[in-house]
Amino acid sequence: MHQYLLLSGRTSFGGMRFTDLRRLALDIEVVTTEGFEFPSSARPGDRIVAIALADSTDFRQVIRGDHLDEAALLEECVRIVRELDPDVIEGHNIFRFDLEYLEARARRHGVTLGWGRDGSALAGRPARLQIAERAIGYRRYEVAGRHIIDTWILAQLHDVGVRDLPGFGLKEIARHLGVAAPDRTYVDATTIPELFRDDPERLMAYALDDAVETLGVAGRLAPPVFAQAQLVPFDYQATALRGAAAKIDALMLRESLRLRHAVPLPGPPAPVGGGHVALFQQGVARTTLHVDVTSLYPSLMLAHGIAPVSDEAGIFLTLLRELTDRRVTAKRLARDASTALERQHHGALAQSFKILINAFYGYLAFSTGHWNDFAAADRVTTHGREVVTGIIDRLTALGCVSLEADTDGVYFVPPPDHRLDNDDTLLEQIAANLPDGIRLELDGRYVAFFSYKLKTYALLDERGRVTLKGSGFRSRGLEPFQRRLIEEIVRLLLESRGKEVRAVIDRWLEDFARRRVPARLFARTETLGDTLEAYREKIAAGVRSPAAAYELAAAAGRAWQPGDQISYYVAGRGVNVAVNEHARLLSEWSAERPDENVEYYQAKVAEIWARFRPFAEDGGLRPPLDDEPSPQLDLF
DNA sequence: GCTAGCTGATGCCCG
DNA sequence: AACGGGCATCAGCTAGCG
Repeated sequence: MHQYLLLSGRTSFGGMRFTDLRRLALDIEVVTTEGFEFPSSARPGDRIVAIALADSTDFRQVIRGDHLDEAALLEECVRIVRELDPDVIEGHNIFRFDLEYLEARARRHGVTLGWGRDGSALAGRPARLQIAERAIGYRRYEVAGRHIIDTWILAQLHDVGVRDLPGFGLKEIARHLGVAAPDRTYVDATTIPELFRDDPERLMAYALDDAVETLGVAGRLAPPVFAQAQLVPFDYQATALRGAAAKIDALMLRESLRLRHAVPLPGPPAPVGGGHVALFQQGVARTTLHVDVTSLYPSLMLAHGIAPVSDEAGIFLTLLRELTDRRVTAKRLARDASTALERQHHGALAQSFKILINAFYGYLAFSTGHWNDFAAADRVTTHGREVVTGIIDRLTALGCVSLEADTDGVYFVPPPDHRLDNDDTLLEQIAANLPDGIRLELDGRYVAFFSYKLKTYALLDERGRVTLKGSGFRSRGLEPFQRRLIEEIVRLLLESRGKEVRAVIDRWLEDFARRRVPARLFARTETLGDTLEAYREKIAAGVRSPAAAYELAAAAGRAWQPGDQISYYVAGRGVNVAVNEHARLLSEWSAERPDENVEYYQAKVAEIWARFRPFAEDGGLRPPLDDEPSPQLDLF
């Protein structure tokens, strides 16, 4: 039996940092919950305890200090942790809020947060986490004998893979993953002080629902991490916080030491070529197939024996082969499992094997990896480009029309006489002269395909579902109304209804003119990647220009750290406003006095019309033009 | 003096 | 602290115009 401690609190202050803790207060409620359906790595029968923090900027006015002895509550918190003796402490955004908050309050009251199994104190230190292009600053907390897991960070890790989370707030994620607490209690953050005074039961119900949702989110996102902790020489918490290449390095290191081999120093970086990308046709294609090579880079490393030059013991390929075999086994065990618990366990294992396998190529070009080898990485991608260009040549020879290729796969239109039941034959013909160890898959069949630009396209499947790909279509850097408008247009194009696009454009222009578009649809949300100091230095050095998100964060006078998000919109008049001078926080927009810049947003609608107009007026395919004529913004 | 068009930096996404 | 490749946006600069 394991013990879980959940910290749950009001953390939705838009990434606000608490520079003035004196304005906050703390309330702790201990709730025991039992009988959840297999939450996170917990097993039925484990005991789960939630400590809910409630805070509000003017909380102290409500409680007048008399009713709340914060020092005693913090001591109580220590007592609870010791008594329950949890293995894992889970919470949403606890690294960036709850624990920082508790630490600060404990310091103020002279209380030691002796949460360790040996009685030692909770220890925090500044840390940075790089997840793909995201830099996240946080305070990393560790406590002896226990693992601290933050579902906010798990959500960031998850999103890099699928990029489908609506946001990173607990409630958004819980709803998205289908684990929202049923009939949950919602509370308007601004009414918390009154609620605490008038209806504390309701406030506690709200906090409990937060804890339940944290459990649900962890239940969906934590299992692959928990499974991975059993494979790599990192503990559970470190497994959640360290990158894939660091895990490969640790596996290599462990095996090398076991064999009593010396450990090499990392080699210097060198240029590595990328995957082959090509755009052959733009516009809308009907029946479209997608072939891709199964695990291209790992297969090439195994097929050609590509491994780090410094790996004299041959550990790299042995590990890769072993993980590949074990992934196959785990997938089979998951498929044949007799209980949901077993299926989830083997499924999570298979998933974590896959993540590790895919990281082997990246490891070769990992600058601090002891066995890195940039030349070997370059050989992998060189072979990869050869394989894909070979596939493209075969498609042409077979009378197919290639649309777009990217790294390990090609979208193409089959020959006119091709029929569905010939898919397998066609696949065999395409794969005819692939090297040994390289397997081709037909992994998609679509009713229509809209080829827009490289790495930017849309699919329509036989069930009428539209999938958008590419930053130009789905970037969070676009305003939500742009994404929505693009989605509407692309669907029309895929359904051969290009003539209706203009009406959609006109409707949005009209909606903006009449201020009928809700602020959340025209506000842009950006992630701050630099610290305030780094931003200021770059401006001073003239290497970057002012940007609205940073200017707003700085003007709000609040400290931020990389990874915080800002939502803003553009006010003022006219199309050519300087955005950073007319940006306002989304929270400042008021329905009574709407001040969004109608012309500015209408111009964005017009730009989208200019981008899609050629495709709306001509429904066919055409080769991409070398120099695109500049889109004319003239609407009428 | 004004602006279209270019350049570089940034944020985000594809595989 | 995996990689390279690519698209959209913004600010700042500049060539060419009136």
